[in-house]
Formats: sequence, C-alpha cells, structure tokens
Amino acid sequence: MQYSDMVDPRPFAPIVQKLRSAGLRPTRQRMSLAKLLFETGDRHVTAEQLHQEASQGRIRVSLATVYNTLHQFTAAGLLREVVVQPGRSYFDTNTSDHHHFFIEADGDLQDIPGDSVALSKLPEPPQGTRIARVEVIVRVAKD
Amino acid sequence: MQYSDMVDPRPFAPIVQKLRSAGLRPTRQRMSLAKLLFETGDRHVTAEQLHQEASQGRIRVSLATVYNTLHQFTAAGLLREVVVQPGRSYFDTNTSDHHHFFIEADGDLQDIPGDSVALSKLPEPPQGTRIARVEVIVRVAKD
DNA sequence: CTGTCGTTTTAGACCGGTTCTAATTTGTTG
DNA sequence: CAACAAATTAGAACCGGTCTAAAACGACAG
Repeated sequence: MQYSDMVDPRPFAPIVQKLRSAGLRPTRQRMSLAKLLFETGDRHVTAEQLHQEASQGRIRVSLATVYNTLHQFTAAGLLREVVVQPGRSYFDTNTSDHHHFFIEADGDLQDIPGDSVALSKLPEPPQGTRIARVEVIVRVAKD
Repeated sequence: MQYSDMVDPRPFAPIVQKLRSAGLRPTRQRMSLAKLLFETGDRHVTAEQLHQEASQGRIRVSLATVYNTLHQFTAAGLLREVVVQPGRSYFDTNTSDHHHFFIEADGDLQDIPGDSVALSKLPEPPQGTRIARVEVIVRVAKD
C-alpha cells in the first residue's frame, strides 16, 4: 500500500497553501469560504448567495466577513469582480482572461469559452491612460 | 428673406416631436430633461448628476421624476443604460452600436469611436437564448 | 502550555443610490 | 371649462454594501 492510495490526511492543505501564498491568514471562515468557492469548478456568486450557502452548511460566518473575504480574495487575484447589473456584484472564481454571457431574465452569469470570442481591433486609450482590462459582456435574452 | 433664415419660432418643436413619437406626453419636466440630455452632443450622466444640473438651471424637478424619466427614455430607446460600477447607473445619449472606455479612477465613461473596436468572432449563445447586445468595456487606468 | 499582541470576526448601525407610496398637480380631451 | 387619466412630488422605505467598536482568535515567544 502506497501513500498515493490513501485518503489525503490533510484535506485542507491546498487551501491553506492558497491563502498563505496570498498573504492571508488561514482562518476558519476564510478556509470555509475558500472551500465553497474553489472546490466545485468555476463559479459566479454574489455575497448574499455565498453567505446563504455558508449558513446552510455547518459554517457560521457573518455577512460582513463574506464581504471582507470576497474583497480580499479579489485583491489577491483569487477572484474577479464582475459588474453587469445595477446594485449587485458578482465574483468569478475563474481569474483567467475570459468573457461573459449574462442572461438578463435570470440574473445568471456564465463564462464564455476563452477562445470563442476574439477582438480583432482595439482602440487607443485616452491621453494619459493605459488599458487595464477589456471586458466583453454578451447579454442574451431567452427565446 | 426665407424661412430658413429666421430663428425657429418653435424652439421646443423637435423635442416635443421626439417625446410624442416615443409615446410620452411632453410635460414640462420631460422637456427640460430632454433638452439637457439631447442638446449638447453625446453625454453620459447619472441620475444624481442630471438632477443637480437641472436644479442649477431654472428647472424644478424631483429626483423621483429624474429616475422615472431616465427609465422611460431608456425603455423608449432614447437612452442606453450602462453598468460599469457597482451601485450606480450611467445613461448614455448615444444609442447607436458602440462601446466604452471607463476610467476607473474618475468614474468617467467615454464612448469608443464606433469602428475602432472590432469583434472578429462571437460565441454561440447558450441553449434557448439569443444575443441581445454585445458590450465591450475597456477599463483604463491613469498613467 | 500560556500570555501577549496584532489580526480577524462580529452584530448592528449606517450609508448612498434607487424605488415606492399616496397625495397633489398637470395635460388632454370632450 | 369640466372631468379624468397621467405625471409629478416629498418623503418613507428598501437594499446592497460599508463601517465601527468590541469580542474572539491565531501566531508566536517564553
């Protein structure tokens, strides 16, 4: 029997790692939220959604902490904030260069596969500025 | 002396027209706001900005009416709502197909000349949906 | 293991943009 | 001009998000 056959004895290790290398202390709340965010593929969540999800699990976190954590993760480059609706922010666990579909009727945000949208021409930024990011939002309606 | 040499005796006529054909009664408030919005080239305003601007002129309009009017104009296709910042909406008097620079530091929005950005490839929209609009936002930072 | 100290979390107050409500005013039509 | 529907209004309410001050916690030295 080899090590690789066993269940990982330190299931939190990768998350602790992730937080540490982002310069964030691995606290109970941050670890729990990180698990929810990063252990199930790409996600787009609002603060309220994540807070509710946490509450429904065994995790007790205040809404303030959810906001703090989302912003810290964003500042650390672990998340990306997406603004498509007035008065509500989404946080995307996919931080690679990509764009979004927004299904207005449902308030549902989806990643667009990286290479299925292409910009063939970009404008010169205004005097004294440089391009920080280019975002493409494809707003779709239901048939 | 020809008609075209004279000052237009009905300076509000074009605006009344515009409102009427949008199915909106040409009330005092709507006319005043329309003048502010449409008589000085392309603009990007927030509700608060427009309200303040109106107040500074001779126009008395409530903030509620500014919101109502902006939304009605948007529904009628006279304006376009642009969402780039959490918790604040911009309204763009340019309703043609075009995109935006957003200068994050100033909260300043600018039109990108129509043909200086080009999408060479668009994705298939998700099952059961169709593309309603494609928005490109170029976020720029100051040097 | 314990004490210390800076960091994090928390409840709840607060904030700013936006929407709602019910009463009043205005535009239109006969 | 009367009558009625539509628009406007002040102010309350709402809602996502932020702030505050106090309590809890994590890391580390001893």
